[in-house]
Amino acid sequence: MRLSKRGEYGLRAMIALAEPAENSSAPQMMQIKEIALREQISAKFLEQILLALKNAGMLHSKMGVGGGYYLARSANEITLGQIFRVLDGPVAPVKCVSQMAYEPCGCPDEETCGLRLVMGDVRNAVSDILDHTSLADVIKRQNTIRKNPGV
Amino acid sequence: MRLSKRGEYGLRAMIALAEPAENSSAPQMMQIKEIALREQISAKFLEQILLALKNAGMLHSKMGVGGGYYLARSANEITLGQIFRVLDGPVAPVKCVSQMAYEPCGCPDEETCGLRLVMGDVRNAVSDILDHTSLADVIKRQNTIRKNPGV
DNA sequence: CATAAAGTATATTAGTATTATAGACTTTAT
DNA sequence: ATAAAGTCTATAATACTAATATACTTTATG
Repeated sequence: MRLSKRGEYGLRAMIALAEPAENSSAPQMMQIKEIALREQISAKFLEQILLALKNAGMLHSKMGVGGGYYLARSANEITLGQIFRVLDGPVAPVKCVSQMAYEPCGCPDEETCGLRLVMGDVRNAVSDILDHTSLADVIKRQNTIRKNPGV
Repeated sequence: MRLSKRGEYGLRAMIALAEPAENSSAPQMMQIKEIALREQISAKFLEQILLALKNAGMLHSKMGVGGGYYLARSANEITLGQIFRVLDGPVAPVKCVSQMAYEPCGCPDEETCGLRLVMGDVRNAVSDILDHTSLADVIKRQNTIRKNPGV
């Protein structure tokens, strides 16, 4: 049930990009180096990750001097589930309960396979969380705790 | 968020061992070969898995002619969570929210790290399911569906 | 228009994990 | 004594992970 470094770094980067810029209300633009430094990630590795997120349509970028990455949609329209799936693949613990990558798992009767039923519950529980938590939700939650320490 | 083959096979085997024997009410004893054949698993691979479960105290065995494996406790005292952890390690997606294998993940402030908060929710959701589902529950659920097809 | 900053793209590598397979050993029923 | 069955450890093949390297493209700006 592990989140890969790739997934972890990608999620951290997206959260960083969702954090409101100091003075502007425009979408926050950040450079790879900037994010890598702040989150203590290898810049070269992060590069690949951001590129994957860009190719998946979740980030836009600007090339050349003064360029960088910024969210393709507003922070409350991007869920952690979307990001996770791009970087780490399906949420389902076994293929036979996957919505995005179903494959039979070879048990004689899938309908009554007890393991499959439970793993289906797990899949639903996890995707309930990830698909209903937007980047904006994450920022909100961080801020709530910062204002209310120790709760 | 994948369940390894090791974990999958182990869970399948434990469920098979929890299924009540035909005529006896004694704990079901089965041989490696028997389980491997029925679940379509490499017998040699299953051997290692069952041994690990035995060393973790979840199975007992009888050596020699007519030997085999049987559950060390009754089916309603063994949860999928226990089995999972023996074979696949901690349930937590990141170490910094693990109960059984905590390790800091290096973010500047763990208390207000948004990713950590969400991953904590995921961990809790998954362990809620796995730790509250016993082998007996799985059998029960299978039987319910078998008697009530299409529900 | 040359240059440097920044993203794009692909290949390669070192290490680790996964999924087995193999073989020798121990225990036990008959 | 023998064969059936679990025990134990090593090894192999493959895939995946995390990272690094290198060459290329775009763009702002002096």
